[in-house]
Amino acid sequence: MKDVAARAGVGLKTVSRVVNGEPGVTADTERRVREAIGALGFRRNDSARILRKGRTASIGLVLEDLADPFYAPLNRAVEEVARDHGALLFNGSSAEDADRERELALALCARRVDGLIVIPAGHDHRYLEPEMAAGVATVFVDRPAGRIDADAVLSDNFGGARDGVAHLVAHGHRRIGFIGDRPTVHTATERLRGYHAAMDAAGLPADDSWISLGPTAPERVTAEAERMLTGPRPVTALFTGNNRVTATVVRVLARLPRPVALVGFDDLELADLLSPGVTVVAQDAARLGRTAAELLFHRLDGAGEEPRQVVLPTRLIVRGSGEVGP
Amino acid sequence: MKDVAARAGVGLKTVSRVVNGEPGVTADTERRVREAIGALGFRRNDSARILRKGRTASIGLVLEDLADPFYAPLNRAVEEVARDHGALLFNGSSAEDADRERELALALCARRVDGLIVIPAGHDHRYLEPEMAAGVATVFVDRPAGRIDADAVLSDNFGGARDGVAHLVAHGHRRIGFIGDRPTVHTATERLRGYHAAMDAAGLPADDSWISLGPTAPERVTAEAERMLTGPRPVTALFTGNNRVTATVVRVLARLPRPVALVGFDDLELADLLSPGVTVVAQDAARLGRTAAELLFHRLDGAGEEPRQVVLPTRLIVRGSGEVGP
DNA sequence: CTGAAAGCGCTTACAG
DNA sequence: CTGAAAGCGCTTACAG
Repeated sequence: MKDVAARAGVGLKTVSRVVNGEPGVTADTERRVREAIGALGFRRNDSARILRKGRTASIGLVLEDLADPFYAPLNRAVEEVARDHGALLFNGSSAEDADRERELALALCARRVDGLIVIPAGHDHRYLEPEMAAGVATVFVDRPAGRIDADAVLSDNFGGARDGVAHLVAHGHRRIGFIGDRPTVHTATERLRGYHAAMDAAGLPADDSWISLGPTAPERVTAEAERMLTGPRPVTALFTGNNRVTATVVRVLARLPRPVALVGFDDLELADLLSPGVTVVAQDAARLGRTAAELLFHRLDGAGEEPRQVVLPTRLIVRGSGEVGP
Repeated sequence: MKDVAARAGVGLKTVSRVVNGEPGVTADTERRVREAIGALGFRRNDSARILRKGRTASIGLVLEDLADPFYAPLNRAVEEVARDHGALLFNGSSAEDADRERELALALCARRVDGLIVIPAGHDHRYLEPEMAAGVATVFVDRPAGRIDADAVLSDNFGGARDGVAHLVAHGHRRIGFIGDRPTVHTATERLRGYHAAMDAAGLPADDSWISLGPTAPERVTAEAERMLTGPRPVTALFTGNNRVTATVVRVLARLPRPVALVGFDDLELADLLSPGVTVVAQDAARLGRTAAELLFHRLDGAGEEPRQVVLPTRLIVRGSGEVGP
């Protein structure tokens, strides 16, 4: 910028005016500055600008896995809102590891992102308190923050699971299995709560052997599904706790001679084309992302109200697999 | 930092040493500095650090659509490599719009990202020449750069499509349709070239009415598939140019009384569970991302060789739909 | 082992 | 309409 000013024979401030389109520069001066910018290949350094201005016009998104198709629409929705507000988006995966989540979130704070959207992997977010106190707007999404009071945007995991299981009950099932993610994952336990609520409401017992929470690795899920489907009192229907579990269970059921009822949490691509089509409780991932990002920018605009918890509805999509009788 | 130094009764440089873990500080001094950092809630400002040091330890990824499941594993692979190199990742979608691509890429350059990975939407990347000359390492992925000489990592679109169509020919088909993305998309025309190569190699004519390039909106793809499958000389097999087209055509074929052969470019989740399973030419999206990111950091480490074009192989996955006879 | 001075490349607040 | 000075929060290069 100093070189541009020298070449154009003007002061630094005049170059700054031209670069930022500020008024108060004659056409002739502006032309000389632009010529110098072109000749010297000048490009404004936003790092310096940021240092002086305070706000970085960037936000960070920490999610579980950038490669998980469930989070892709959420990611895009956050980006669109950020773009509407002139902000750039950093993002990264926690890989479901609390230490990695913290490391990433703090690295983003050190870059002085204006705000942070976090899909938590850990259960203790007190490490973010100094950052939040220093003004980093923070919104949690998909799962609530642990041990701090903060904004959160969630799906109605309890209600969605309850409705899905009630749907199976309505189709005559009395022995229904539940296979979900590890019990440390908030959504897994909420959905299990929904399962119990539906069984209780129907006056049905929920045998311990019908419930399995754990890693979503295909080997474990396959073994558990096969176990529940055999033995003296096999289940006649399964409720699966997320998209990865559902995909694996669909594969197990495809190998069986008789159809077994299935309702899954989360929608899947092509689920309508299987026979039978897979009945699911769908979340609106894009809406989760959009809502969280809008709340974040609302805070950035100075809204100092109490932390808010927003719960978005789920939707039961009937396609056939959930309507198979016992 | 000034406040920390004052409170600890030391100089600025000593605070800097403690914060960065540099040697040459007595245990007692370090303790006093740490106490002051804690009491004042000091957090190092990386914007200032970056301004002084030159490198920002961040890279940018411009892709077509963060929500497209095809790009999700690519995104994650880039992130992992960046993380291994201690860099943070910015990303954003061009939404297949050349202006938006340029706007985003230049915004990232203004933030002084060390490098840029671009899935191009436009066909003229001369706008990046000043940035590249100024030292921003740039690698294109999935499609080559337009009108500039630059590193690129691509799938073997030509060879993959040729093999897929040859597979249909080997199963007895003589009238094969091709439905792909718009002719402005590099991968679409390369795959069409592969189609022609396979037809020519088999001595088969390729009727113009069997070929359709255009938007991948379901309405258009459905209409084109139905048109090719009816009339006096209907095709007996279809080759689809990408994941979105394949998903739509699978829906069309599911409604037909007789099975029609299909091979698609790009793999789909659950494709193995449809009946018949969908035979595809699969790309390794994660490997595309990993290779591009590794090439980028190789350049950042000072490799000044000529721009390089890397072509990764595709893989034919046989599942049933491509083995249906005419 | 420790620190004062200069500077990274901008913008702010002011004066003319 | 234009510009000189100060400063954002760090690190670099030196000196002691």
